[in-house]
Amino acid sequence: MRSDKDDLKARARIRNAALELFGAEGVAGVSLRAVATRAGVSHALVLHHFGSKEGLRKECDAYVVSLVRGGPGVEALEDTTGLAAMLEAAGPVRRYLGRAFLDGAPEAAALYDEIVDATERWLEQGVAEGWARPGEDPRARAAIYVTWLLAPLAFGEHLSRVLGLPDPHDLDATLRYSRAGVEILTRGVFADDRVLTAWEAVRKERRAR
Amino acid sequence: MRSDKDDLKARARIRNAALELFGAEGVAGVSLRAVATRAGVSHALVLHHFGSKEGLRKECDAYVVSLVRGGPGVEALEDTTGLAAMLEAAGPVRRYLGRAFLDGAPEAAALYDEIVDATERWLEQGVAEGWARPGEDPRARAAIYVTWLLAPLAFGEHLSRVLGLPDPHDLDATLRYSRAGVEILTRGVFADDRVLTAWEAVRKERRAR
DNA sequence: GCAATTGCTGACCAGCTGTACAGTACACTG
DNA sequence: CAGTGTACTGTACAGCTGGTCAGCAATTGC
Repeated sequence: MRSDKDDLKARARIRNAALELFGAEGVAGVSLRAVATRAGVSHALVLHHFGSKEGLRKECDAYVVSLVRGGPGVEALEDTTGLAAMLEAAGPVRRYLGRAFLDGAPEAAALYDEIVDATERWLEQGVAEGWARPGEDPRARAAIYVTWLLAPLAFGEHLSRVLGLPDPHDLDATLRYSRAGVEILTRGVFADDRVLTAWEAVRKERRAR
Repeated sequence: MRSDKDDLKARARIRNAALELFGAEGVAGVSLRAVATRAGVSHALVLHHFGSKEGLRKECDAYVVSLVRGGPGVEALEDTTGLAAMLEAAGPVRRYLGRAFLDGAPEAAALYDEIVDATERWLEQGVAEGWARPGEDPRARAAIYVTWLLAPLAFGEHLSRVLGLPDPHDLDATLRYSRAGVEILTRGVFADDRVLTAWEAVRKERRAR
């Protein structure tokens, strides 16, 4: 080894560099050489450790997913705090996660399913205990709930720009918009049923056809 | 020209092919040759019409943005129906839009800002007219509202998979989860203020530090 | 000691990339 | 008719891509 500990093992450095670059530019837009340069190693070493670019991508997927899963423990997915912790995850990981969902990485898909399942159970329990309102379609509601909580992963940049906040991955930014989100989830936005009624009308019209 | 109208002018065919492929694989992951092949032309023609790959991308951006803007007219952005129409836009365009937001295309950013502005005014009006509840932070609420409505663009694939629906871009899929969304926006999810209170506690704790 | 393993590199390769360009076919205009 | 412009093609090219490989240096195991 070079120095006493060399900051981080090269393998981890490569993985982190890949995480940042893949998150920022997309997997296809980043060359192995770019990853290697950022990690301060030769591009051959990347192949040596991960076998192929696809191998590197899979490792990144697995790592990010394990971060989310392993962070506060499995049962943490059962409450809001766990999901909130996930949203507070470090910047590059957020970007990467958002992209992984969009690119349809199988690991990400499995994670999404898992979160929806947990959320559905959690909301069901909430209905039983009285702190959550009953919904017409619990499965769809859980899916929407999860999608909405995940949305800042994909749109965080725009969210913070619109709010005039400097750093999209800043905790303050997250706090400000999550407040608005929690407010909606608690009180709703619409004061009466007119939009719901309008939606029913659309459904009815569509069924008639 | 070849036949009477040749289906579509080559230029439009190329743009459509690019839209599909870019949306599916990302701009960096698609070669000009792939676009040309799908459009049934030589790759040199792509350059002839668009000058460069970047030129093609910009044309795609502009086209999609104009679709969204021009569809139901400017004032349509003022109501939910307009946004709903946007979500019903054709499949490839949806994928492309989602990716454009994630990639931070300037055209997409401007569109996002525009929608948030319109939504903020619209909600303000709603509060005045009594059909929308007042919110603590109207700007943040408008931003979150827009982000949530846009979220299915990025997560539509997962949404429909989780709901067991075959086609992510199917109108039926959209209808099912939008119903759940409207329900949340009308009645909320949480029956009491405990999550809101928990959020306040987090803010207080953070301010203390 | 010495052999095996591991981390790591530079040189090399075939293939694909975006782009340039000369040239063809065809429609106009004069 | 020549002349001009436009849609379109095939070929060519420099540069970068992911991946291979032989080999160096340090560590490990015996």
